[in-house]
Amino acid sequence: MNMDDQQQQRTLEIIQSAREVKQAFHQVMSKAYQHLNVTPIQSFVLRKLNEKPGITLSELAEYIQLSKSTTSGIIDRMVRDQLVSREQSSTDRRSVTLTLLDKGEQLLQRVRENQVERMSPLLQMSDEEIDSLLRIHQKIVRILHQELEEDSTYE
Amino acid sequence: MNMDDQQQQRTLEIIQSAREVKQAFHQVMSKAYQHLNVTPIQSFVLRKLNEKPGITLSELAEYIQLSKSTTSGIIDRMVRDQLVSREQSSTDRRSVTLTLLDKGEQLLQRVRENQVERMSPLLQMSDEEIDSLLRIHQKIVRILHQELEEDSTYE
DNA sequence: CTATAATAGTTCGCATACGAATTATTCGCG
DNA sequence: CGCGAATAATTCGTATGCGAACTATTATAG
Repeated sequence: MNMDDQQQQRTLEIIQSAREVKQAFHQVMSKAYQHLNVTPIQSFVLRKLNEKPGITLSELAEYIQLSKSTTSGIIDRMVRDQLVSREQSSTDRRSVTLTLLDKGEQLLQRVRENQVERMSPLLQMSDEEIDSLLRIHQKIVRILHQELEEDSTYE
Repeated sequence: MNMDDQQQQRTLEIIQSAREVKQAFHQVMSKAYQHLNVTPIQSFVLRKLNEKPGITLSELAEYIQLSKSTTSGIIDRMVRDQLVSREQSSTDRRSVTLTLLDKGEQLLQRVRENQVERMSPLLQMSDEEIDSLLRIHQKIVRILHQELEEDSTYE
C-alpha cells in the first residue's frame, strides 16, 4: 500500500510516457488519413470488417475494445458515409450484422497504401526493440486488465 | 517507399499494441479517479499547475501536448468546478494565467494518494523493462514528431 | 408455458480531442 | 509612430469515448 517517492515517480513516468506515445500516434494518424476523409478508428474498423465480414456490433466492440455505445456511434457515421451496411441478423433479431460496402473496400485499399508511406519510419527501430516493445506492452495490458477485474470488488 | 507484407504487418502490430496500452490506461485511470469526480486529463493538469503555478494556457497546452482549443475546454470545466482560477495576465493582456485554488490542491492530494494504490501493480515490471520501455517510447515519439514536421512539406 | 433474466443495440448527457474562424492584443518593420 | 503580421484565447462544428437508461428480443427457471 505504501510506495516511496521514487517508485511513485517511476509510475508517473510510465503513465506520462504512454500518454506521449498515444498523442503522437493520434496526431500522425489523424493527419495521415485526413485527406482520405477517414479517421484513425474508422480505418481500424475497416480492417476488422474486412477480416470478419458479417460480424455483429457487440463482437466488433469487443474486438476493438470500445464500449457498445461508442461503437454504435462510429458505425452510425460509417453507414452515413456508405462505407458499411448494417442489417438485422436473421438468426437473432436483436443483433445487427456489419459488412463492408464497395466504397468501404475501396477506401480500405487507399488506407493501406497510405499507411505504408506514413508509418514506415517506425521501422527505423530494430527487430529487438520492436519485440521488446510488444512484449512489455502486453505485460502492461495484462497488469492493467487484472487491476480492472480486481476493482469490481471495491464498492 | 515500398515495404513488403511482413514489414507492413510489423507496423500494424506496433500501432495495435500502442492502441491496446492506451485503452487499458484509459479504462483503469477513468475508473480509478471517478469516485473523486475528476478525469485522467484533469488529474494531469492538476499536477502541472502545481509544478508551474501562474502558467499560461498556451504553455499548458504545449506542456500536455494538446491543442489550445482542447485545453481551453478542459480549463473551462475545472474553473466551473472551482479547482482553478483563470486570470488575465498583467504583462500581456492577451494571455491568461492559471493557478490552482484550494479545492484543486486538496483534490491533487487525494489524487496522489489514490494513484499510489491503483498504479502500484505496474511496478511488477523490472527496472530493466521500465527503462527499456521509456527509451523505446521516446524513440517512437521522436520518429513520429519528425514525421509530423516533414508532413508540412506535403500539400 | 410463462414470468423473469439476460443480452443486443440505441440514445442521452457529458468529457475529451481537433482545426478553422474570430476577437483582442502585441510585435515589428518601415 | 502606425499599420500589417503574429500571437493568445475562445467559439463552433464534428468525431471519439464512457456509463446509465431504455427498447426489443431471446434465454431460462420453475
